[in-house]
Amino acid sequence: MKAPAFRRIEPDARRLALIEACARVLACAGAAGASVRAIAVEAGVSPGLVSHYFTGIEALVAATYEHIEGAVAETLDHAVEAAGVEPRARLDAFVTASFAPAIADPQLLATWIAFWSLVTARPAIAAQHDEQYSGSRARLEALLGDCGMPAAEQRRAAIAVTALVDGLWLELCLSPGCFSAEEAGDIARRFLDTLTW
Amino acid sequence: MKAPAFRRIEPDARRLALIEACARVLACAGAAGASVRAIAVEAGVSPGLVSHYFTGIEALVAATYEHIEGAVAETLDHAVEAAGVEPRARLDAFVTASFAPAIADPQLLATWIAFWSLVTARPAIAAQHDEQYSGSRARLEALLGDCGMPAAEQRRAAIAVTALVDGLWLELCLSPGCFSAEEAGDIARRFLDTLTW
DNA sequence: TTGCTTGTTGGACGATCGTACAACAAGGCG
DNA sequence: CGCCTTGTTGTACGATCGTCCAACAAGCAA
Repeated sequence: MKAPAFRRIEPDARRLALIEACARVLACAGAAGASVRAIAVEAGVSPGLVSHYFTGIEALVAATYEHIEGAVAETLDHAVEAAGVEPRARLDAFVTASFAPAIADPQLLATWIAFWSLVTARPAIAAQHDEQYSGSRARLEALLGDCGMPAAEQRRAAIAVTALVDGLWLELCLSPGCFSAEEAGDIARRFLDTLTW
Repeated sequence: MKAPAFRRIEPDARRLALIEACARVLACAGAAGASVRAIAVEAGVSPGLVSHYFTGIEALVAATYEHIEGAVAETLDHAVEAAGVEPRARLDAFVTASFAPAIADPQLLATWIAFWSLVTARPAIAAQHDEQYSGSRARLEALLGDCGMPAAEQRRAAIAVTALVDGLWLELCLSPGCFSAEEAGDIARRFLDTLTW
């Protein structure tokens, strides 16, 4: 009588486990250390399984980015919902939550960097980025529209707010000591004040 | 009578040649393709030379980032000088030049990504980033001060403008089809209008 | 011209990479 | 219980990685 050498689990669950393991490796070891073997060890499976579920490591990184991006979007949505029904409060909650510790996290940045490094060379990855960036802006446009911003101005405003928030988020991750998350939130919310509509 | 197998050149010149070769490889092959051998081929030297001039490939990437960042800063400075003496015109020139084709270039982004991927794991690289980011903000603070902005507000405003410009620059490189350089410039200059002082 | 300094070469080395594949066994089904 | 499907293993493979170092030769000095 011995313990089973491995457990068979549902393909979708295994896929998710590999994605989460990839995210952890990216967070701890960075893009350079995210090898098939390291991810397999982190997931507690053999290296061959990665090839079995993904075309290659690039596909796994892309899937990981998609998953993490979705989780971030969900976290932001929850923050917006928790802010109540007042449109401007919901918008403020969106930018404030963007700098919360769980999101403005240097370890999270590693996943973005690994993904960005593939955008230029891989058309399929570039298309995925376009789509996710577009979806992110669409959610922001909806929040702006709820605040009464005319539809004609929403696109440009969403681009601006996204850029400001992303820029602050990036520097907050890269140089955490330069300014605080509260300061980043203040800057972003103050920018929202200037978007008169 | 035969041609020399190689030429000896001044150490500083060779160092620069390796840095420029590294930049070209990063631009064309991305962070993943920037190997010692690829860079040596691009520079027309043997692989051993890279180790002779740099501690390792990370040090070469860091030196390349420093060099390119300096060149970008110089380009922006020239644009500011060319704008004349009127402070606000100089500030406008700064942000406008930030989205010029030579700077908002996906190939240039590859150098930034390669460098960013080292920031979290390497304290020395993180320190270098802090320093260069700080210098970049200082130049912007000077431009803002020339426009009459009180010193007490300059720091936060420089952080905001830098974040907005960097965020627009990043998305312009990653998704060139989403919005144009002109639009990015418009957004950034409009933001400068809102910084009342 | 000759000798010396040293920038440069180029291959060896071990480690690690991504991929592929034949063998194995877990677990449901008959 | 025993078979069968297939998720999973583990290794072998060739390529490529970064690093190292002894030998070479370019070019200045004498």
